Amino acid sequence: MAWTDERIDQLKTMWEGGMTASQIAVELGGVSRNAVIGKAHRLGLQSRPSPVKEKDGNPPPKKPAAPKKAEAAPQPAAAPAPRPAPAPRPPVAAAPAAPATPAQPAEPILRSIGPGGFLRQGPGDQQAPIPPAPPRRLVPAKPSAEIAGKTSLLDLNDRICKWPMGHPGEPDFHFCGVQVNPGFPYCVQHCGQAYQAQLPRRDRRPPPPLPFGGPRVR
DNA sequence: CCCTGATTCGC
DNA sequence: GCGAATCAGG
Repeated sequence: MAWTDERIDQLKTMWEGGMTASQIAVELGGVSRNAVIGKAHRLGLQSRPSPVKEKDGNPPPKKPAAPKKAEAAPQPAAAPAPRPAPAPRPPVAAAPAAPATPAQPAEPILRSIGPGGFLRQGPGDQQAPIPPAPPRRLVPAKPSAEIAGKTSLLDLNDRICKWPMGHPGEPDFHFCGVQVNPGFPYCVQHCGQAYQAQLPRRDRRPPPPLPFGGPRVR
């Protein structure tokens, strides 16, 4: 199974959405959990909350994870080149609000939404103080006429919302298809979900659905 | 044992 | 670039 743009996009969405590699592998189909992880790393996606985590207050002793395979002939007195970088977590800056109509959208800071509707935080992103609930008014995204039906992945392009609706592989699976919020992969409405700022509970009505339609119910 | 992600390395 | 094998850890 090849990694098409679409599959990669789904991988990203799911990975950032908090799905485990196994789940993603199942959803995508045709790939193993390892393939998903490997691809995710190659894509630059990196280290979400993983079971193997650093201990707090205890500097992580860097040790090679799995140097078990055929080891190259070691130089007798070769100084062991230290592992370059332990991959410092890029701290995820708090997103004050999703710009409804960004004049020039900079790097969109992605705050993925966890299963419970909470906003994910990186492990090093402890400073939880919720950003002041910004007045956020979303313009209702109206479907354009041409996507009155369904937007298949064949219809995807740079200008339409790639928010997945339903589950891949199902007959009714399609994409949002509304014109995108310029600079983002999603329409204004879905940007509001993808880049949603933390709001006080009382202001959070419906639990935001996961981008890919939520965990598969089997 | 199950699960998780991380890493390596032959292909 | 890909992913199986293998690792460390919960």
